[in-house]
Amino acid sequence: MTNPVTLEVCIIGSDYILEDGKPVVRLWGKTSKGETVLLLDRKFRPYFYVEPKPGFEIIKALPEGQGWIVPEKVETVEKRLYGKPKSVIKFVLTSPSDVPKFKIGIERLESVKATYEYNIAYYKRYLIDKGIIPLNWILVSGEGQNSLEGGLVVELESIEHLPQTDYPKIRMLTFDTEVVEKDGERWVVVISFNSNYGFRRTLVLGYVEKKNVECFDDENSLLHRFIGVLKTEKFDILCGYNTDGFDFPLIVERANKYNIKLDIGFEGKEPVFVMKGSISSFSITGKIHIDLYNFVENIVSNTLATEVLSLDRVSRELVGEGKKRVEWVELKNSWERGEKERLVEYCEKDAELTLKLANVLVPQIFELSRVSGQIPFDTSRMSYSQLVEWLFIRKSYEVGELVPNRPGFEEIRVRQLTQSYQGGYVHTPKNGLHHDVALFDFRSLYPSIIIAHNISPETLNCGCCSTLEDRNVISKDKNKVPEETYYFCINHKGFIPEIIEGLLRKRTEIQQEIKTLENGSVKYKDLNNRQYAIKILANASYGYYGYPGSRWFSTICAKSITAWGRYYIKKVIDFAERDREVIYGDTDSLFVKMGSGESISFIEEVNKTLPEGLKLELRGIYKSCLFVLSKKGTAAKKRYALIDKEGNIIIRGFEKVRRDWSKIARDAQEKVLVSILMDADHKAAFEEVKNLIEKVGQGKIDLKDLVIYTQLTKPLESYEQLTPHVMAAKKAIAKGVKISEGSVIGYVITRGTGPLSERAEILELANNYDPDYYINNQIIPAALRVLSEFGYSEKDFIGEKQQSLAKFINRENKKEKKFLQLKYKI
DNA sequence: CCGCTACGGGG
DNA sequence: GGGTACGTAGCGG
Repeated sequence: MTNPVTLEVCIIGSDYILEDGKPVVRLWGKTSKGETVLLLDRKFRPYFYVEPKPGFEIIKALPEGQGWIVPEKVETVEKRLYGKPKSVIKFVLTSPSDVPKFKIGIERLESVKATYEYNIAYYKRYLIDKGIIPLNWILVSGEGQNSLEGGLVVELESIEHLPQTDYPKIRMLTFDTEVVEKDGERWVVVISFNSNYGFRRTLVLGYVEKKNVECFDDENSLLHRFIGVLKTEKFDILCGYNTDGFDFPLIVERANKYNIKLDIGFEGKEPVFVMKGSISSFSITGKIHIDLYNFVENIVSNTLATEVLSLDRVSRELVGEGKKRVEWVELKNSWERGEKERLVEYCEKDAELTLKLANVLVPQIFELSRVSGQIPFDTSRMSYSQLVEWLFIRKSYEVGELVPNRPGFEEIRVRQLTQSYQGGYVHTPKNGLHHDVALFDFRSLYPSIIIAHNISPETLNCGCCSTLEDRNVISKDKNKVPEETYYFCINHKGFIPEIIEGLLRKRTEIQQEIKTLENGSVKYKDLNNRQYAIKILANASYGYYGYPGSRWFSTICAKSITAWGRYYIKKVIDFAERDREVIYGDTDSLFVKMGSGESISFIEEVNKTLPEGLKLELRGIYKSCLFVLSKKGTAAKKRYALIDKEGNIIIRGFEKVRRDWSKIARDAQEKVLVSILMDADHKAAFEEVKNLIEKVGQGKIDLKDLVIYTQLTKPLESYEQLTPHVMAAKKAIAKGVKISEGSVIGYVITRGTGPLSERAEILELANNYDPDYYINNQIIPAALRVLSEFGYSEKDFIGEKQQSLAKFINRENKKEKKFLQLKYKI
């Protein structure tokens, strides 16, 4: 039974299926009441363009009888490429998979010069051509009917775009998985769910009495229940942290072991891993699976103070709350002792934190979906360059431009090898510690330059301005790139400046509206996310010119932008240096020694000297800041730490703290930074490290603070290099410990005279540690990353005697290597 | 100094 | 629609 229906729908997802060889576009949407709707469109067909060689007639179809494809329609259309008119032939085909086949076939014809837009995914093509923007509202009419799964299914007849910008009610489910290694296998032992609609549940392998906890005797039934929850819960979005990379691959592996069907998609469809760039993404039909880690890594990390992108650190920064500080070894031990509550609690906390993080990040993903025009599943996994690319592709369709092709592998290589141009200007930092420093930066420097100087591939050295040159040299000079001979058109606005200008204009409008709203209200947050999404895309478009994989690649555009950028920042630095000390400057920002009182008038004076659209802004006033020069000396690396008047510390550019450093070394480095910034005294920091070294020397350190974690990435036998973690694993196995492929080995370097690998023991088998190794190879290098700035070196930490001893041992180690090679290889 | 191997997130 | 991630560092040889 079908009925004519008309309803308002917000689109949140899209895909297609084949029915009798013909594609059916599916749009997954929500109504304003929060109901789920599935819209079907059977009328849309895939297509691509062919440009014939001049004077050649293109055949209308490929020869039959060779298994080739007959198009549904062939027509000549007038498009433009980089602004220049171009006649192309549009081939409309039946199935999306016909496009690549037909393209390869027709490219073999002598009459074909080029092909275009052959690799735009069918469902994306549909959204672009219909002007449908995810998370925006449309008024749809068609024939509706209720599906077996409860939602309304509508055969689309017409679409109208609606202006409202609010969100529908989205039911968000988050989960987290805990795994324990036993008998060389990884077992799923706890799974916890949380949601924004009241559902909370934790599944445990074993018995735990607690609210919302369900207990299972075996992993098989736990996994069955996990699938049951995903099938019965009516959620729209499923969120996790590193679920593409960890939870789902693991759950699939375990489900396969028990032959459990993961029929959690629409109509029982099993999920698949699809490649999105370099990300293998877990895709569930009819649902949006978002892995927040992908989004954090690709997009959010840029603006975070933390260098470590763990759920703990990221949520500390974004939601003001982190995990309970606990060592994994302890959790594992209590689990094995049968005290299951601790791991359950830990897992529940993770699912809860993931939800809190999702509440902050999913609206940002939604807004980026609106700007890029891509569905949230894809948007959440895109890099900056991909977001920009889709924005440009959408705009191309709107203005009748052909989308330039992706470069091939060879072309990318050539671009990588040949492209080299000067980047932003770096004003060499005055290293060391400084007090009372103001940080200024340009508001959207590169986007503003693109607009102000009309930088676009088709406006470069345009014909219209070169004829103008003869009559009006000054006009041309006005838009000549500093220190270059290029210039950009001043008569016609370029394709890309046009897009960026639209973005910045929209952003300014939103910011005006935000000013009228109450700080922290729902509307305020939404608009703030919107202006932020716009800013992200505007800022990323410069990089897209210089990205070797870009469809709109232009080294000249990229280097013209940086040339103007250097010109303006130098101008500001010169201005500041007339009567002040500039401590550091990089691309679009500068640190100047001054108090908060002076900063306002400084900005006013500077901005008077800048052209329209370019503005310097005050970012903050800092009590102290620490600059560290890189070892390489001349190249001033962007490594610094700041502390503001409230005592908040921002650390930038120091190496990511990795698990292949022991906890004691990681802690030492952080302590040094904090100590210097807080007390403004490097001596205190130095003494602290010295005390720590003494403690290590006395053997007073708990072994678990000394563990270094390294993963086995292949079968043990196939390692040619006998690295410490490989050796530790081999020895452990020889003693009967089960270690599976892919597991992370936590080892300690124990006392002795042989090489490291000889003395590495897994934590469980280690009963002492080598103080010299931890002092010389862990704590000192970590601390010196900072302290070398203040003139400290290795000598300051250890006496001459110990140094020579260390050197002696090192020599001895080298002698023993050959012996060891023989011993273990054969 | 080069080449191999690993890091990231998750547990 | 699909390709190779990527940029950096420690340590062995």
